[in-house]
Amino acid sequence: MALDEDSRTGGRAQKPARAKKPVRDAERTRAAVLAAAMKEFAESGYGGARIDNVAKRAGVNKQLIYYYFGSKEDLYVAVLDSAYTALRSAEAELHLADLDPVAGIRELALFNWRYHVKHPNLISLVRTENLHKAKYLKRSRRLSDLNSPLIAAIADLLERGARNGQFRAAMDPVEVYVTIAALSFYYLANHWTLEVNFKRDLLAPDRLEAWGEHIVEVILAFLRPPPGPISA
Amino acid sequence: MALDEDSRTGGRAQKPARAKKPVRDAERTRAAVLAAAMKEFAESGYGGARIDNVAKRAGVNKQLIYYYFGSKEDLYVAVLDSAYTALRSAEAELHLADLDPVAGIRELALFNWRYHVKHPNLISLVRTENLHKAKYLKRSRRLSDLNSPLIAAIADLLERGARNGQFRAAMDPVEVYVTIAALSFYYLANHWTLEVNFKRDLLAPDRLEAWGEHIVEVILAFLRPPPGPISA
Amino acid sequence: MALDEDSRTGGRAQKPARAKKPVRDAERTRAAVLAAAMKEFAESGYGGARIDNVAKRAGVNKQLIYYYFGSKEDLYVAVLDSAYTALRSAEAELHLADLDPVAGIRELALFNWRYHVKHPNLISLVRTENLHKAKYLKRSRRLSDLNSPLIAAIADLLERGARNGQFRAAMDPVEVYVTIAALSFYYLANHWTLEVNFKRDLLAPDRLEAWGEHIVEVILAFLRPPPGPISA
Amino acid sequence: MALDEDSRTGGRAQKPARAKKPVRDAERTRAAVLAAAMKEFAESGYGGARIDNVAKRAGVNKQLIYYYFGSKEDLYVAVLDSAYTALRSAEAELHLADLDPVAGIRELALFNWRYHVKHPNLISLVRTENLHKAKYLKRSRRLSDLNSPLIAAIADLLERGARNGQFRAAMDPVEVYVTIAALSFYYLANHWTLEVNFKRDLLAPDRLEAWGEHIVEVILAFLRPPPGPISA
DNA sequence: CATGAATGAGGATTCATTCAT
DNA sequence: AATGAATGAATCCTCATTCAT
Repeated sequence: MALDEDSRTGGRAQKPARAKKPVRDAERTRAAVLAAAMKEFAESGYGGARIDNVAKRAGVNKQLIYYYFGSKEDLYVAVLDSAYTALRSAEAELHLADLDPVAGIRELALFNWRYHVKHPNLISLVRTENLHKAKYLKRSRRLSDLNSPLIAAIADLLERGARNGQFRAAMDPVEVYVTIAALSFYYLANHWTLEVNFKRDLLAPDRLEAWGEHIVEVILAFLRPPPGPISA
Repeated sequence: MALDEDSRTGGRAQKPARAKKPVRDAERTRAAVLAAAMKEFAESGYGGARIDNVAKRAGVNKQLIYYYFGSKEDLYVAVLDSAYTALRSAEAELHLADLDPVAGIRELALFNWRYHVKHPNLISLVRTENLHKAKYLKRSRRLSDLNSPLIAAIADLLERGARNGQFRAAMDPVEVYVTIAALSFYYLANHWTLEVNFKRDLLAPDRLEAWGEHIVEVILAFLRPPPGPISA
Repeated sequence: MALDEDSRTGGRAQKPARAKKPVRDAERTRAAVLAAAMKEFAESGYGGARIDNVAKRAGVNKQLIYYYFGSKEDLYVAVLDSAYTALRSAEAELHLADLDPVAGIRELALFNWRYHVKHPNLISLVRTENLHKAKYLKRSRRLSDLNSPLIAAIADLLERGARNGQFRAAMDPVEVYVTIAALSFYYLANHWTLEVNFKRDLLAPDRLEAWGEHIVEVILAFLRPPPGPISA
Repeated sequence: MALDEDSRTGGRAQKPARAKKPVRDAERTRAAVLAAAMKEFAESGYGGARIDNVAKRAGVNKQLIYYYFGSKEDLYVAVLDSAYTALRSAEAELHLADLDPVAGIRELALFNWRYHVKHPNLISLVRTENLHKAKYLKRSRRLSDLNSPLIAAIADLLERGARNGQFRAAMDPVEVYVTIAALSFYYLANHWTLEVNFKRDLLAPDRLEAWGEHIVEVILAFLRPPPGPISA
């Protein structure tokens, strides 16, 4: 399900004719189209994406896309679905329940950060979805409960942390998750304008590493029980 | 080939609102177009924005837009410019230098949050700019130093805070600013998908209020000198 | 934003003439577009030509023109190319080498004249090209040597004529060709203004015939060795 | 009436403000517009000419052009009129009646050639007019008889030449004129494509000089009474 | 006399989508 | 399964021309 990876069907062209020989493998073709579409939508947004480009990227005929996906919109929804499913699957692998609360939060934050770093296309899709008020996402899924397990796992961490005195009491798991995600997402999603404004190469490897640690620090500082009153 | 006689003068409508009669006031018309364009670009992104819609929104003839701004791109850049200039101007009014460090950070964070809440269009523009890798922003400005004063002010707060023991030492002002902005921006920019995923009305007035306080809490917790070693 | 359902298949019309039904024969369609474009460009010049008109004339959808030719400019270049190629091909059929010098020049002049008479579109294209300083022609071809064979053939005629005393010595073949072409081209290209100025129907069949003979007479008189000194 | 000359009203701008100060001289402004229009129409053809460009070239407000000339078409007709009038006026100065027939023809041919060399805009206008089937020229004038004097003068030359044995008998003066004009016009009007095709700089000063002599030679060779039968 | 503001009617080009094989 | 041919509906932008001062 690694849609972010390029998978140019790369024909070897036995015949001197049409360099890119038809694959005649439904599953592979479908996957190629989906991967190509993810890139195109991520790079250009929904409106800016071109079916023609998707076809070129996937090395298939434009009409095939309609054959497999029906319409641009359906294709986009399929891409969105696939991206979110991939994220949730990866999150499910975290096994936060086995970890000490502080270690769990650190694991969660670093995972979230690294996943964003590795999947810039997801960031773009989320950006695009929000421009469109999530209308395609709504249409896409009853992903109702896709998030629940993660939130439940965080809630468990927070509760355990509160019990053993590592964390403040009664923290909202969604608030915690959003805080972590905000720090990951914003940095990567808006690094272009940030770089223009602050003249700093935000994507330098050590900067990326450092920001991951920064996120951990921030969220743990926030969760840590206050020594006394916060007073300004 | 010869365009003979056409002279729709249109209605009169003196009301300041949806006037249909030509204004013959360059400055006001220009401003109306700019405002309309900001809305359109914010709602639809660059590619999705329609010059026709801008014209309708501004209550002017479509060609006037070309008369004043030259092209869709130039119009967009003008909008971008205006939005950033407004933000920087507002920031310049903050007078952080007069405040106690903790109060200053709180002021800064709340201002940033409230400004984002009040100017959703800016959020959309930033989103759009980053989809386009900030190419228009680059073209737009020598905003070289537009940011410097703010960063300098934050640096001053951090230094004073470090000196009087309220803050940790040697914090990076840009990092602090980005942290605050991330928490503001992400919550508002992505509330659509967050709401689908977490089934919560993030824009309810009390939730907005609460998130502002949350930002303040997070950033102050982060800046507060650690009682002992941070890592668990 | 979503274009749903539209599928005008149009009529059927088997007649070879104004068929409205899609041809589904790339080569034929391309040729039809090219022919229609030649007419349109010839009648209206480059700027005055309308892609819409070309589509109507060719009986195809406007966008097919872009599908096949890419842009108005490319279409124009294709037309230009095709017209010049046709001319040079026809000239290549002349076999001047087999003719007596005087007969050869006569053949050449009459051919040039008749070709211009039969291909008024070529005249218009040349006119248009020169309005544009031949910029499209330059882009069009390495026609480097397309002209050489003709000039060589004329040089051969002139040389043989000089040797056998029919012609003056050392005449420039390009000068001879230009002289002939000038007499053909000008008469036909500018007959509209000439007719207004001189009130004469220059295109009457016998007038056309007569002017062809006139061209032959003029060029032969010019080539004939002078009885004595030329000067008056 | 030297419309070919540039006459930028060239303000000297006493005020720091609008560099180009209004002229407030109806006649001069009108002439400036006419001159500018001639250049614009000559360079771009009728359809390609832009009223905006004419305004810029003339250094006047666009609306003034409408004030003075009414419409693009009327402006074009005025330009055409002016160009033809200038030509006919110059021709009227020739006084061919005072010259020996051979000298007269030489004078006529050289004059025609040099006038074309000096007034490339006229060439362009004639080209444009013929693209439009002389429709504007027709509308322009009862120039019915503007040509008559010249044709009469040529007829006189031919007759005198025939009588004194310098020329063949019964030559058609219009045919003679068209022959001369063809050799002048074609060379200059189509030098762009000729240069691409024949790789020769046709506008080099000595080439221009030589072609003038060539025209004289050709027309005199044609008019000279044949020593015996023409045919070889 | 002179000008800036404003407009309607195109015109080239793009794009998602369907047809026919 | 796969593809080239074909199309209607926009969309940006240009241009001659008019309005109001």
